[in-house]
Amino acid sequence: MNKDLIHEKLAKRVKNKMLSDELLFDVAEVFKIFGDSTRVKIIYALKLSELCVSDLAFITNSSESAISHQLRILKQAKLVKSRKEGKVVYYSLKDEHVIKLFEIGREHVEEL
Amino acid sequence: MNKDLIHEKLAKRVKNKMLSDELLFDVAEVFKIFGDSTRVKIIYALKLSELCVSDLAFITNSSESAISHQLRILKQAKLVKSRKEGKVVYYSLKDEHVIKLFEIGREHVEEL
DNA sequence: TAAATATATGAACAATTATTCAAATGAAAG
DNA sequence: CTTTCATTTGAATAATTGTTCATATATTTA
Repeated sequence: MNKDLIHEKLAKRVKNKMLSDELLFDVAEVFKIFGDSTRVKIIYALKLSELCVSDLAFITNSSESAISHQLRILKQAKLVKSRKEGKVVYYSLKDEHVIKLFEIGREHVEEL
Repeated sequence: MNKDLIHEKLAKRVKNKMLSDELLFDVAEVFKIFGDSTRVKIIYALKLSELCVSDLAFITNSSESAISHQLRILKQAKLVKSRKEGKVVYYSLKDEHVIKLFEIGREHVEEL
């Protein structure tokens, strides 16, 4: 426990330059979406092709229910979009940004 | 539940092109680190300056214990490094990659 | 050596979350 | 219209995780 600030001027200066709690919270929220391996698998598969729920279940070795739950999360986060064709729902990535985020994460891992 | 694969050829082709489970798991692990607002705050603060634990506690409005726990996680993930000077431990970002990851996440949030 | 200080650590607790299972939709086909 | 099929949904469960609190460690100072 500290009685006083150790580097008062520096710490206050940095505190003033901080981004808003709200923005930093939102940034964390986006990363949280990518922070699950099932979702990462889905994202990478959709990077390769538009796919339906049962395709994704097969590709990721998960149940269709699990995939459907995760797809809902990805859709709410605006990372994927879907279109319906009869009984089948096709999912794809919303935009290039999703791929960019994935690739930067991948680079980081591969460079260690 | 599906008896058979709906798009057998496509699904098998995509499955063959998938990255290894291990790599995708590791990618998720990195994003998981960024998926907490306290850690994101720490990372952004350290982007501005090298700081000690109590500075970070002040800047992020958290307890020193909480910050210390999070710094351990960040250090294990090789996202931050530290140096000791007397009683004080100074933390800083490990490399530019950490900043890049943060910035891409920030861009994504700000573009919505 | 004892007191003070900065940080670290471990256990406990609460909260969040991913999966499973069972059941419900919604659409096509028989 | 009944059955089949693809997907969705909700509740339950198990596992993970961030914070707190108390205590420990390490370093400096009195």
